[in-house]
Amino acid sequence: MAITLKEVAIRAGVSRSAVSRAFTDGASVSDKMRRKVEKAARELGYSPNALASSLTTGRTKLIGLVSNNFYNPIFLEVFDLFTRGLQDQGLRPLLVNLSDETDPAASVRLLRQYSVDGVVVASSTLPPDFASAFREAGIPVVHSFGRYAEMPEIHVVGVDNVECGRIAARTLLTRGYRRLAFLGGPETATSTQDRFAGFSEILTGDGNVGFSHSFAKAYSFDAGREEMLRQLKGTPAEAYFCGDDVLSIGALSAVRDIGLRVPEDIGILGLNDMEMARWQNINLTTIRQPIRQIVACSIDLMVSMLGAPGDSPEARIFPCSVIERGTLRPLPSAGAT
Amino acid sequence: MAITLKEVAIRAGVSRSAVSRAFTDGASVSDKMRRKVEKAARELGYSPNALASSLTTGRTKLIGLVSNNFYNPIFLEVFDLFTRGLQDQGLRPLLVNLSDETDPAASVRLLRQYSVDGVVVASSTLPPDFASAFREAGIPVVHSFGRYAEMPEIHVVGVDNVECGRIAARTLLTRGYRRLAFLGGPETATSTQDRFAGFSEILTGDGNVGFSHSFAKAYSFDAGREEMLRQLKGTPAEAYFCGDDVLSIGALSAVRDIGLRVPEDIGILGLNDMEMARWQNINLTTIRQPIRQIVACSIDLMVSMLGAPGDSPEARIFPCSVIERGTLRPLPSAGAT
DNA sequence: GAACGCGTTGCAACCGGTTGCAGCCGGTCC
DNA sequence: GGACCGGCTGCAACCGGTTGCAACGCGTTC
Repeated sequence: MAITLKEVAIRAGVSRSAVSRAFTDGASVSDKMRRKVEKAARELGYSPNALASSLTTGRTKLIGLVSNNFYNPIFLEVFDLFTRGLQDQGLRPLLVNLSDETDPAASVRLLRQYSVDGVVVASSTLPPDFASAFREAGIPVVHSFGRYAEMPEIHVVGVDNVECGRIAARTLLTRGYRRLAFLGGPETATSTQDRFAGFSEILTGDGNVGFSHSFAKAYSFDAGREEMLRQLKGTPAEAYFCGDDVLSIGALSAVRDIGLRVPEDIGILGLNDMEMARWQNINLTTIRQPIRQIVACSIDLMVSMLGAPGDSPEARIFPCSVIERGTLRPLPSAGAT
Repeated sequence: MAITLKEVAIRAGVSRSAVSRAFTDGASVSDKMRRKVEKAARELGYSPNALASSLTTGRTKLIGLVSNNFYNPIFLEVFDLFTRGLQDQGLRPLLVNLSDETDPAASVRLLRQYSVDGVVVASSTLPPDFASAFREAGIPVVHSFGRYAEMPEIHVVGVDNVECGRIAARTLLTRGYRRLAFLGGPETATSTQDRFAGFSEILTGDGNVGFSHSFAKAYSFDAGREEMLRQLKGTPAEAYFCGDDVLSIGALSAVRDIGLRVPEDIGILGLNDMEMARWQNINLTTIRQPIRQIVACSIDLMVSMLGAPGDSPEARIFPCSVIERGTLRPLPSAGAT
């Protein structure tokens, strides 16, 4: 069906090597030869078979893009940024959806069969050893949105979730809230654990504040709403730090449904700053993760690993910032006590 | 780095063909041989190179998944469904983001270089000839969310957008709205054109109703909001059929901002029934596209094309239904005139 | 005991490219 | 005129598998 190098060679009246070289830049070919080959190739509609060439060169330009976050709207942006960023580098994302697969070995096997040049694990909920499995298999790997560590085993790009927890706690305190709560995502996710650790670090030992915590079943609207409804049946806290925006929005809807006002009766602080957070009907105060930078940096690291493998793994951590909207009381004015 | 078939053959003390056959089911191999090979393979950690085998077999199990809708939240679900569905069939999605690329030829070339077995174009805004370009290149193709046609050139799966427009018009009429408007997405998208065609088909010639139309710049919150604000400066209609939920939500926020009530002052009808539509803070009445079925059917068609290429293209169209929520007046009770 | 048939195995060519090496060619220098 | 040089080009081997074909071993049949 498709035209091969051999047919181009015949048409141009040259050897197969000549054609091959005409299509690799930097190769030793005269201009005349290159023009001759290109003409024949154009006439036949030839384009080289990337997979065949990968056999000898050892590079496929295929990058495994592995994720299990297909329910979090923020990941639509993540996928957009990754696919475009990789394409700009001449790399092709082979998407792997891990939603119903938890065995790293299976993914490693799959991606090795396709000889991917590298793997990006884009997930805040997969355990760190998932990504490590690729490194052990000798595949360059970057874990985006992964857990921060001083001396990571693999490249990690993301935010320091412990610090996010601290920021959340401080933010709520400076607004004058005193009975606080952490409403996290699934307890098994490292991101949840870390955010909670930072949150409690700040609040523990402060006699003036009390805090509680609970975990929603998933990072979803329904899970957030359900957990908040449960809270409201008891004695709710004055303010909640939710593990994610979509949880926050679920919580928000529960609070309003029951006739309480946000932020007057209950404050809510999200995390991620996904697009919907700024929709006026939602208007969520939240902690922003710099997604663009995280993705761009992940791609940079991947590209540099492809060029020079074996550099020691590092953690690139980006700062988060509070985006002020309508679900927390304003800061008390400067003059007040 | 990776173990090859040859090494396994040496270790097992058999020929390379024997190893190859041990890994293809249906091949003529004795049980004894198969066990011997499998043992050696296990000890070495061998897994066959899918790309190398594709050279001779002509199948890569790679499917190009082409889209340009990386801003519409509904596509997160679409990607989830596609990636899982394809994986379940043993196929691997190679994701192509077309957001800043409009030349079909470039995509065709790219996907041919990677010898994909087939291509799924998942987009409601790409022109039909985009998908046709793949067929012309001899690549099996399915256009999901594409334009309905009696005799399509390629497989099309989706909804009949003209009929959606009719449903929208009838829905608004039965609620008693008389001055109607169509607030579409980009005018160049076939989905926009078709929905508008159906909408006006019903309303044209009815002396009791008037209708106007306008187009937002994109399928986005901001675009919907902006266009609705423009409308509100003039004399707004009583009810708007918006080209998409995310547009509707933008429009909704504009209406509320200006102090008008929905649905009392202005009614809004969306299209898609994306997840956020049912969030209580939004609660959008909308026309639902059966996404799951569309994706499942697309995959079915693809799989059957891979098995038996050359069957004539068909359009598989699924019905849409109105999801009743809070942004349209209720149906007048049966007894009323 | 020879002929036959069948299931299994290995040989070797091939898939579509890449690349080390040797040879060719034209030009330059002595 | 001969030696030398450097840029191009082609040959042939190779990347990691697959597969048509022929050969082999072994049990069955006459």
